[in-house]
Amino acid sequence: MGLREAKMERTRRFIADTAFDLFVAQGYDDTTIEQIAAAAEVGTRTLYRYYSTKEALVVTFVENGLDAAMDAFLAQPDDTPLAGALHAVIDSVEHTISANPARLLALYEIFDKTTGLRAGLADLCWSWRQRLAQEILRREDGAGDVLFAALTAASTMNVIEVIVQTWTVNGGHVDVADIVRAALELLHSKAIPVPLPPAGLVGSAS
Amino acid sequence: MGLREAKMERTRRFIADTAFDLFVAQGYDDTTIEQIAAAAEVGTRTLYRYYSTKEALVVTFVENGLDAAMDAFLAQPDDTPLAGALHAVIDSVEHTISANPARLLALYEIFDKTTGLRAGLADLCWSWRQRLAQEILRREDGAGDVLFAALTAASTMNVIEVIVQTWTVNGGHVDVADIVRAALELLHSKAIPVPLPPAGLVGSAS
DNA sequence: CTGCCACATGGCAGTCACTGCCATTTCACC
DNA sequence: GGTGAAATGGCAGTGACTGCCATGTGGCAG
Repeated sequence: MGLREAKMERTRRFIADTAFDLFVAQGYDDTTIEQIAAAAEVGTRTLYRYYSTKEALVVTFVENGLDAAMDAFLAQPDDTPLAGALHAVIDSVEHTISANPARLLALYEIFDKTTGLRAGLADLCWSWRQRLAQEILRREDGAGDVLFAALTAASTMNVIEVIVQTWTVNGGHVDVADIVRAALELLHSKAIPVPLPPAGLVGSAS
Repeated sequence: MGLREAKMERTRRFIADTAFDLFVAQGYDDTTIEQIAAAAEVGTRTLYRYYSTKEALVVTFVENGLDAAMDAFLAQPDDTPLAGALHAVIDSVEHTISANPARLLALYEIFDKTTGLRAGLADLCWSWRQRLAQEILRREDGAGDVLFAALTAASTMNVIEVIVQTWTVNGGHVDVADIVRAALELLHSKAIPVPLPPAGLVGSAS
């Protein structure tokens, strides 16, 4: 990597970190792009070349975690059982949480106090889910069911969201591993109800 | 209902419909609030009193559908099995789709062409899911598990999203009922994998 | 070492979503 | 018909974001 790219990578990180600190200190809405740019010692125009949106300055942190999770999934050979490959994803998330709990809590406090930011977060999760569904479908090599892939990806994304949310709501005082175990056991025990008509007609026809 | 409220309700509807038509005709981004306000024969300031956001002008249609689904759930007595009550939700969604397929397709074309809108949609789904989780928890009357409620609500929301997405992706040419049946059968058959460690350690300890 | 070129930077003007404030209009009720 | 509350709409202002262009800087060839 050239000196040039390295420097850009550094400023990129610096901008996000600076913005993060400002958001924590004085809130997201009350922090202008100009302030961030000034604090990060760049012009606003340059800032926008690194992060195309104010939202992106916050979302990027979650994005990094999700990217890592996706990498963990892709690192599994295609012939490993799907359940195992998905576990690698959850494992990655668990690792990300434990790696820097304080930062994650601060991050989610920002999200919590700024309703407008939730949209960006939700969208990120949505995109990630779409990508996971695609990768699952690729593993099955065309033979797979689109519906199956979509539901599996969605289910996995849910577990992640529920884990992170439960952990953050408890202020990070609960062991992540415990939450993960509880959630997975709940899913594995088939205790989650499926919407079914009262008479239980599904599956009887056709 | 007074004459006043009736008129406001009419303009409210008219504004959204006008905006919808403009979005379809010339795209979301290329339509300004001023244009919408002019076409709907109101001042921009008034328009913002009806819809606090440009996004809201589109999202409101989905919101109406989800509200109906929530009402269908709440209409079920608390002593009906949860699976049955959740089926009422899916049933409501199915009904909403069949009620006006063309409009739904046009709506999702707007969403599709405007990446920035997905965020608002994702956020709406997120809020709805939160609310459903709360209601599920209320049904269990405090005795319920928070994790259980969250996962069940998320799973239900997934089914809805996957159904609608599958239907729209196929251009509405597939029977909604078929998709619903396929998705529910897939879930009911327990074919959706749960992320598990390779050795299957979950549940052995404790 | 030096000049060259591609590219990163930053300033400036402009657009547009959105908001607070205030004058005006409208209508339900007396 | 008058009156008060509520709806309306205009206006000025803020801040996110963009296109354009001038400037500066680092990597590379000579």
